[in-house]
Amino acid sequence: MAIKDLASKNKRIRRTPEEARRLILEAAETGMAAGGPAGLRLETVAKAAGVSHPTILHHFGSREGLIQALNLRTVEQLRTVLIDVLGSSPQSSENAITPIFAAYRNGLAQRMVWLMQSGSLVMGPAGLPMLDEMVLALHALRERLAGPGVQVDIADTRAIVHLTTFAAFGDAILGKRLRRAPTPAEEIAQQQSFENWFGEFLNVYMSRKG
Amino acid sequence: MAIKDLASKNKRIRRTPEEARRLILEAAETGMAAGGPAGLRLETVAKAAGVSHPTILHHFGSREGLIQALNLRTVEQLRTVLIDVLGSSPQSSENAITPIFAAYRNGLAQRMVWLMQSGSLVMGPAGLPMLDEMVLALHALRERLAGPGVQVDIADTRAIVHLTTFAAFGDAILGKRLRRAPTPAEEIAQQQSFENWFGEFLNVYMSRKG
DNA sequence: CCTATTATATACAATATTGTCAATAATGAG
DNA sequence: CTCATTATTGACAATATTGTATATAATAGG
Repeated sequence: MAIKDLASKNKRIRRTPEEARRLILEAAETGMAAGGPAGLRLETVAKAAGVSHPTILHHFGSREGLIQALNLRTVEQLRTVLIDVLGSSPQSSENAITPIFAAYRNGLAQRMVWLMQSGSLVMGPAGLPMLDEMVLALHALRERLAGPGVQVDIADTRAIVHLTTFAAFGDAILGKRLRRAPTPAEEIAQQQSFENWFGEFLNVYMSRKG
Repeated sequence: MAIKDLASKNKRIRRTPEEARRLILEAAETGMAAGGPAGLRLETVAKAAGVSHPTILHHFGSREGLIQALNLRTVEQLRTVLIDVLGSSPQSSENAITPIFAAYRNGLAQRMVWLMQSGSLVMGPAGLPMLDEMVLALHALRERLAGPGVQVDIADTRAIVHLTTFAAFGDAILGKRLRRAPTPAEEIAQQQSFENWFGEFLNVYMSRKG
């Protein structure tokens, strides 16, 4: 105990509340990989964040409060990603696909699963309305490309957005198991191959449907 | 306690091991809806199955054993569904879609998520090879439809199967949140609408690609 | 510098959860 | 019927987990 006294001689690090919350949320996000929200343990998260578990309770009130904060974070991330994709380069539908797949693969899909599993405490019955913006933006693009006087069905556009979401989401969750690539390099190659194929797929469809 | 003695006077029901396992697995499957594998509690499952929790441990060895048995069941269900779809009516790719969507929506997608969350203890690194059969079957169909001498790319067929899987899977997990239908009837209508759209989508693509 | 605020940590309480053990009762075989 | 087998269970043990209480130290404002 003498050693401990000398080594960690009461050196508390006092963070700002925002910083502490951020640290804890990030630790929870990565650490929740095994088990989802039901598998989240305060002690585990605390250790990963470098704090004690009562500190988590101090900042989030309860375990449930932490999970709700995580869900809010996920919804925000989804919104940010989508807005980012829309704002970057909506020249064609094809080159918008790669960043979408990348974002979902980068943990977003996994977090969306957790969000669904936690019950709709955050979103309420409202669902995921941020996709609506995407539908409207793509629809405007399609009408522009179709030229004046040509009618484009918005239900069709909505279906395309939904399918793209399902493709990116499903690929992120199931893709690796379906592909069974022998090497990481091969896995990446097959990922890109599927993305490109899907982009072409969309183009084939849209060029025929307008 | 006199009441209890009269009411439940030592009336144990002794099931066959198979029946007991089946009861427990079914209870676990439905009861796991909230939380996934990490949220599975022996006491909860036992109560739903109408047994005491040591009975579960007797039949499955441990909580982990129960989860593995559940995963095995999921893999079997997936295989059964796919074989069923293949064997029923592979006249065109379009009319095979409805039963696939129905199966995934019927809890299979949710169980696949749990399967992924439990780590690949059951499948090993092998992934989900049962989809390969589907690829081969659809490929044979496409070659038949394309007529003699026409080359059909099997990578293309594989991508179609993957996309269909992602569509059915994603729709089962996210569909309701994306649609936000006001009534259950409307929800079903929108489900079918999307399925039909996707079937047409596939046809538009395949009729151009062969 | 002095003080109020509060983020942090240790110790503890209360409960939940998995797993063990021994007793018991249902069933089938002889 | 008798008996061995074993599915079942209540009681218990051991640990895990969330949440509370209290003390303390870091920081900001005077």
